[in-house]
Amino acid sequence: MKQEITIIDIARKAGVSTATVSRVLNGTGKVRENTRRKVEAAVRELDYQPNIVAKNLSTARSNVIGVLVSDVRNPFYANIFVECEMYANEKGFSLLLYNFLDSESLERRCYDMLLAQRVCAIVHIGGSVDRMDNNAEFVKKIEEVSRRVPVVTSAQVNGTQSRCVQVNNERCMRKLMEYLLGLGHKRIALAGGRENVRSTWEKRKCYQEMLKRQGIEYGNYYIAESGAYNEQGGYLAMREILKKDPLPTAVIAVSDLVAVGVVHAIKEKGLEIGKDISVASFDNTYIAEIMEPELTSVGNDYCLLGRRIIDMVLGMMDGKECQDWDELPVLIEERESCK
Amino acid sequence: MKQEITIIDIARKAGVSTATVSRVLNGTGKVRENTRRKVEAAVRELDYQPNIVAKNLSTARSNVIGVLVSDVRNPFYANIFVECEMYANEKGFSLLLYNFLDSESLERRCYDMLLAQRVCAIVHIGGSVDRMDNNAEFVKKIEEVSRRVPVVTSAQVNGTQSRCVQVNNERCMRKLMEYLLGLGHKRIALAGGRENVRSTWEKRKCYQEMLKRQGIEYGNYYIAESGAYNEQGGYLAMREILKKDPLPTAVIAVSDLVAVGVVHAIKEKGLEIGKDISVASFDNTYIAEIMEPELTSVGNDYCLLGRRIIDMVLGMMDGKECQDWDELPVLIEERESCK
DNA sequence: GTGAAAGCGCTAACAA
DNA sequence: TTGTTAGCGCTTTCAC
Repeated sequence: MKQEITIIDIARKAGVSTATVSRVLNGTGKVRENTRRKVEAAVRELDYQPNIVAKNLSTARSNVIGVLVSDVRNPFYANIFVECEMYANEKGFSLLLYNFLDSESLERRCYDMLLAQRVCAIVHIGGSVDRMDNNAEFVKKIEEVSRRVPVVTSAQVNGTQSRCVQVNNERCMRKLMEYLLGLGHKRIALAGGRENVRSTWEKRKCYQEMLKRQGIEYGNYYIAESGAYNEQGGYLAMREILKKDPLPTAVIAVSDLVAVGVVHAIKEKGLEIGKDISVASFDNTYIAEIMEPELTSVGNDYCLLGRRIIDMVLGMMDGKECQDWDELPVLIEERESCK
Repeated sequence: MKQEITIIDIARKAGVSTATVSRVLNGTGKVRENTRRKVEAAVRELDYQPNIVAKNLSTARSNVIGVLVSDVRNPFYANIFVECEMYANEKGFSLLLYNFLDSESLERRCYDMLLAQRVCAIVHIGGSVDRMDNNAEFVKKIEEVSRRVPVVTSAQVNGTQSRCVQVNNERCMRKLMEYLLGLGHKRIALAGGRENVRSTWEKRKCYQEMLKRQGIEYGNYYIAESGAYNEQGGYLAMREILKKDPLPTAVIAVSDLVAVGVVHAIKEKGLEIGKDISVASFDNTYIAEIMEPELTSVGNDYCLLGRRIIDMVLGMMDGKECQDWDELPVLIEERESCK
């Protein structure tokens, strides 16, 4: 390609030293107004683009944050990513995204790629961090990595330097249950997820506590797991629930995607959503809006979540003592699927 | 944080020079088997991670490809991104993702960020490149950028060094029309999109040609634009179409997301999808699968598309003369929404 | 086959 | 206020 314009060209053109150019460019140190103008003129004339790579090497910093999610095709992760990105860009950082697609080995390799890339921090959402039984190898990896660079996750990984910004599943579930109980529902089912996934486990725990407090006692009768967190999983889980007698009057799906399958199963049986059975779910992504009927869903303020994550990253980079965070507001969007 | 381990530490430990370590690490030049082993041992013992940033600076290359899309929350873009990512990672490259969210100014700023980041190439899907009336300023930007670094887009941008890997909208539309005509439909509507968007324009053109060739002559009677490429846009467009008399027996939506709104409008009117009116759409994302009824949709082999894009990028980086590409296979998934 | 040393573009002491 | 210079970690001639 073409010869790159460097700080040296600017210095020459402006008749100053490279140090001065650097000062002007970064606004560090004192520079006489006149000199500054000369430099700025040269920058404009030569259409100079600073080389961030060289800058990063020189300062032993980086302005690239690595982001690890299981799959951006899932709107939940896409929401988080986009919000993080907008805020990070605003702060002068860029995001290097990796999808590990449910592969634990890929997940670990991603860490190596990010380290080699010398990212200034790592954000890791979902996957292994959300597993109850954090496997030892994974924790060891995070432990090592988090000593070298700030790591922010979506759930606590004990015994490491990482910090988390957590979606409060318990409060989400409470909100959902209060809503459904308030509507008069007595038999509420819980569909989807796996118990070894922390978020699912938390939802389930809260669900059971809420029922107990209401004096409702059918234990796990209306709980159905699903292997996968997708439509198929929701469909199969709901089929199990539809075998129960009496049928529940409402069902909570652990995510919007799972709810899609739940809805299919219900309609297939000839029952009407919102009339025979109410359906509510987690995440409040656009999936909930495009379903028919539209789904009541409880989710996060993704914009705020993104900001919290990036603020945490920035704080840790500055060496601040950061506390785990799980005080995000919970939003419930009441739609037609619940009566 | 902690002191980084560098190539110097390895050299010292192995009792060789840094040059030799570099040779071993990169497999360049000849190194005696014995020396190689010593170096490799040192690398392992010190758990050395090469600093790609330094390497890139030194070689004046980069292994980061910048990717610009309008919004990864749209499953169409997410599909492309993930496939590009997997293939690029395989080839030793990472992707820096930016969403410009329909903002032309942000789109241009993204280019500057990517250039500053010294990405080795830029992939730009949608947005301005897909506009018929490429505004001059934008073309100038691409023209400048494409002289410095390979740029691969989703549509031709004339007068620049950029190359494109194009989804062949015409063939997609033809496939869809052949399918619907084969089913016996005579009045086929086209919903959504804007005419100044190239992909939409191409779809429309092919649609009209196909009708003409069939001797069907109702001009643009059954075409309805939608401002936005989302559910709302589809809904409004379909409302227009539902005012026509006689009603069409089938309607093609310009994307799955638009189809969601189309379906809503039809159901709202009390008509049945696949019986009163058939619905088909473009993209074949998972949205088409989760709709009820499931949508017939024509789309790409995203895996192949991703590979083509990255292969093109790699080719251009090697200085090869690359030709624009639009020979991707077109896949139609026939589902319940068409009868 | 291996090492010494120059350099990639930038920053940051330290001097002047 | 400005310039000189020594790195940052790595690659790559050019000698040996």
